[in-house]
Amino acid sequence: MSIQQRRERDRAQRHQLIIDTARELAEAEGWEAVTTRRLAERIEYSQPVLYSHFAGKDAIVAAVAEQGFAELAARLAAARAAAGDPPGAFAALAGAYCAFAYANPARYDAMFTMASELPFGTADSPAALKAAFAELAQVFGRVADAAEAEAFTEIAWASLHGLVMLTRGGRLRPGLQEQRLDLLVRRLLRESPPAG
Amino acid sequence: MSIQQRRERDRAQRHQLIIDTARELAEAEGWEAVTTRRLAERIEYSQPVLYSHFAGKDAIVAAVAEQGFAELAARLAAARAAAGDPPGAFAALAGAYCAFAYANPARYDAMFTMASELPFGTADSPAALKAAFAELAQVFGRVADAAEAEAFTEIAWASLHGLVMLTRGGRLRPGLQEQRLDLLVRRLLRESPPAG
DNA sequence: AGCTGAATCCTAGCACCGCTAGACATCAGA
DNA sequence: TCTGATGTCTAGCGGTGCTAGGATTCAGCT
Repeated sequence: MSIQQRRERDRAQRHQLIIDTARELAEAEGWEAVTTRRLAERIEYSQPVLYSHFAGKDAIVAAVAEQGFAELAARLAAARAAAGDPPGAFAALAGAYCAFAYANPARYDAMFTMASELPFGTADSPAALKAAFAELAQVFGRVADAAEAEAFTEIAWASLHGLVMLTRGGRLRPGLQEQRLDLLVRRLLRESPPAG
Repeated sequence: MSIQQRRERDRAQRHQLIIDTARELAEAEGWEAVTTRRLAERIEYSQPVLYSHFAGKDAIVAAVAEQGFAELAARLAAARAAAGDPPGAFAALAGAYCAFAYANPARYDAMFTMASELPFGTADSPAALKAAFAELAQVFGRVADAAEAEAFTEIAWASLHGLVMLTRGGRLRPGLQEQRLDLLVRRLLRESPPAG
């Protein structure tokens, strides 16, 4: 019995090791460097071991994405806890969202660009996805009319996502991220520009 | 001399044929179906012919992207010509932008997701890129203060891009694209919700 | 018309990819 | 100590982007 438990524990550890190694390799050298051969070499096992844990490479990317959503949810929750009134919380979450995306580009790509078949908004969505979206909705819905709360959450999220993607793609003028984020937040909140 | 001209003309035609075939194949079966072998088969030449026209597959994708920007610029110009006052033109361009993205997803992916090394905002950017961005800036800059015109153009563009990407990725509730786009436009224009 | 040099094209193959069948080694339990 | 099951690895499949080198075609000259 204890032997069985030890085996399952070791297996779970190796499972997580694969996910962590894939994420680290992607973050260091980009996802194109994450091949099953290099990944197997890094974890010091052969390729078939990967397939005893995951159905394929896509499943490994999906696992990285799912844990990325969990991490994002945690960052958003922390930002919410530290924020004040609804507009301030909205700005804080927007900043935390962008900070996460810029700090973990490979993870963010796994979440949004690569894992396109992760079920979203359905009953069988991973809990981490629901948690991250719930964090956004909880704060974003508070700065919109109730009838528009869901739609506003979606467009605010989409705007942040687009800002992240175009910025990272070198499509926007460099060095002005903060100004753009500030302007976007003010427009979404329908605030007038600050005096002066 | 005339023979030389005919050869150059044939070569230019084949160059364009490669780009069109790649785009059509991607639009029909996705970019993962666009392999150099299938592409060569479609144009009825062998693979090395592709490399006599382009440095590699990435260059073919970049060519599709560049012509996509030219097409987008044309659509935006048409929308601008048909629009009225600045706010109306802003809404019209936003609609035209999304319509283009939804109608040509593979081309849009080539422009924004795959061709990440297309030079943007620099002197050696392809003319089509400058033209498309200029179309956006011309209309978007008119609904913002002069000091904010460039930043506003960027965040509006980014918001549209994010809306397109999340919608296409199945991340947002289906069937409500128009409501979301309308809400986004109103927020960016700092308009109040319509009465009733 | 027939030859020649150059331009063009294709065949075959490289290293790499994701993935897997089947041989091999290891280890818990009788 | 033996045995069966579990776990792992070696080797290989079909596919990818890309390219070297031989074969072919063709324009221009005698």
